[in-house]
Amino acid sequence: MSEAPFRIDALKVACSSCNLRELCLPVGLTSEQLSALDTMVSTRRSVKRGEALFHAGEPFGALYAVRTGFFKTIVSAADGREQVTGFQMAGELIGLDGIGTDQHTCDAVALEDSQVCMIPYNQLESLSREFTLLQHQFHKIMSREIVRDHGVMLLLGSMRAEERLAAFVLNLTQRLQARGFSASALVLRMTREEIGSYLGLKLETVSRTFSKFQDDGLLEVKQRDIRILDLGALQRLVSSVNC
Amino acid sequence: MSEAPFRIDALKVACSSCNLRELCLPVGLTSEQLSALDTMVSTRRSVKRGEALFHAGEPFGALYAVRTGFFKTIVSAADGREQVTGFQMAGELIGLDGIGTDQHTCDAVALEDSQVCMIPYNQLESLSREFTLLQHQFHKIMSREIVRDHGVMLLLGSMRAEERLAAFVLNLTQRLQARGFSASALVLRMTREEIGSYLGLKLETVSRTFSKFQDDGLLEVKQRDIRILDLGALQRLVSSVNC
DNA sequence: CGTAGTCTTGAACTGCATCAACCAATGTGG
DNA sequence: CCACATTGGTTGATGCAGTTCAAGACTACG
Repeated sequence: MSEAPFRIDALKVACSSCNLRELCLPVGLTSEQLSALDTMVSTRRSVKRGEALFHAGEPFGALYAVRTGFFKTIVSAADGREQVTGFQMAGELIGLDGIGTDQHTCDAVALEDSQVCMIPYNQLESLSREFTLLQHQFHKIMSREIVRDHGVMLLLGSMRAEERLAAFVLNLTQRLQARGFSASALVLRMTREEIGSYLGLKLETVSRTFSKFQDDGLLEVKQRDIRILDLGALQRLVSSVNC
Repeated sequence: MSEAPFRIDALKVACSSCNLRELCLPVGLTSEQLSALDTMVSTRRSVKRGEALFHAGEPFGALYAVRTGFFKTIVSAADGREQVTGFQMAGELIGLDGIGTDQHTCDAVALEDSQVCMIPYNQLESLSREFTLLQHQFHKIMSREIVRDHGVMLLLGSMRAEERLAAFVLNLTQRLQARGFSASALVLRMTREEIGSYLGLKLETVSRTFSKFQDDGLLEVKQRDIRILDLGALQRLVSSVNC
């Protein structure tokens, strides 16, 4: 590929013809409203693996919808410690954290070569004053992010390593399944260290727990290729600790 | 007091004359916009200590702004484990989690006798289509909640017990200070167990860590009365682990 | 083909949980 | 107003889940 990171693609972007529109911001919009969205979401950006879409501290101006690829978001403490706060795949929005202070508060880094659609934020605000449905959908997306975060808090605050990893794998497969991928096999886009950071574990613990799941016949693990062998057992791990 | 829990107070509520308006939803609104808010936020509700403002699973219809008192929000896992996801004080909004699915996803429980202002959600949406500033302020509040949650993830995922508790105390005092209270003394509204749940620790660890802070001269701890003796040391604990 | 990044596995350590006893404060009923 | 119960908090002893340190294996990519 000859693309530079951050290249702004010339080709016309159109929510109205995007196969992700039922997973993304335009859910439920009329075709008239969709074409209004099309004029707003007019630029697409390519981000190479390892490159950042934005960094904490940079001025906030737009949200980004993942079109292809995979991202992580990380927050950093003053002393340099990092925490992965989420992984984003096609149809998911990145950058909501920036609205509150007009500055991004996390880094968003591509885990593989990716494309995002840029959604200029003040245009989104004015368009959502016109379209009730767009406004409501946007609010729902923010609310769901809050609910997701609360779920992660529950995970970090009160689950053991096996439960955390099982919950993680199940969450990934559910989201992949919603995008038409297999429910029983997946390829991890992130390292053990990134999984560990997200789950509040060290990479060795993640690795060991994967190995244990394999020994117990729950998963087949070959590096980043995961196959689910016993879905029920994984689900039981998540929803019932010691009973 | 002869109030029943959930009493809907007859007295007129008015954002325009509320001393919390610079901390709450109405930040930055013109007086004309404020009086429009007044008609929307027309009911106030009293919640007694230990009572829930709402429960997970109940239909979502309104947000609540804390007027007086103190709340916790908790999410529950299928197996009954609970996680405190936040503590809310005067001027803070409760219920944002319900927008995404039209159902509350957590319980909100008063930690002392409290009053909240009810903000009917569809009225908030329509009013924020009229008033750009209100719309933007609302978005900021949601975004800041997301950023706060990410901070808690960092805390839960990568801090040690002492750092967590120091961060917690500092956060509380900052918020209390913004409301005109002392920067160096506070009264905890929650039990050690609730603090522990929020911080991903057991109550004994919270208690022990308070005792250690007292032994080390950082805090004076008398049950729920806390006095900060060495602010700098607390801040150093939070922002630098081992350096 | 070699080097760097990633992953796995073992062995020893440790921070926090668990279990348990006790103490202090507050509330209740006789 | 006092005996008793209840709730919340402290502290000690012990155990263990997950970390840390370390070595080696696998994979990808120039």
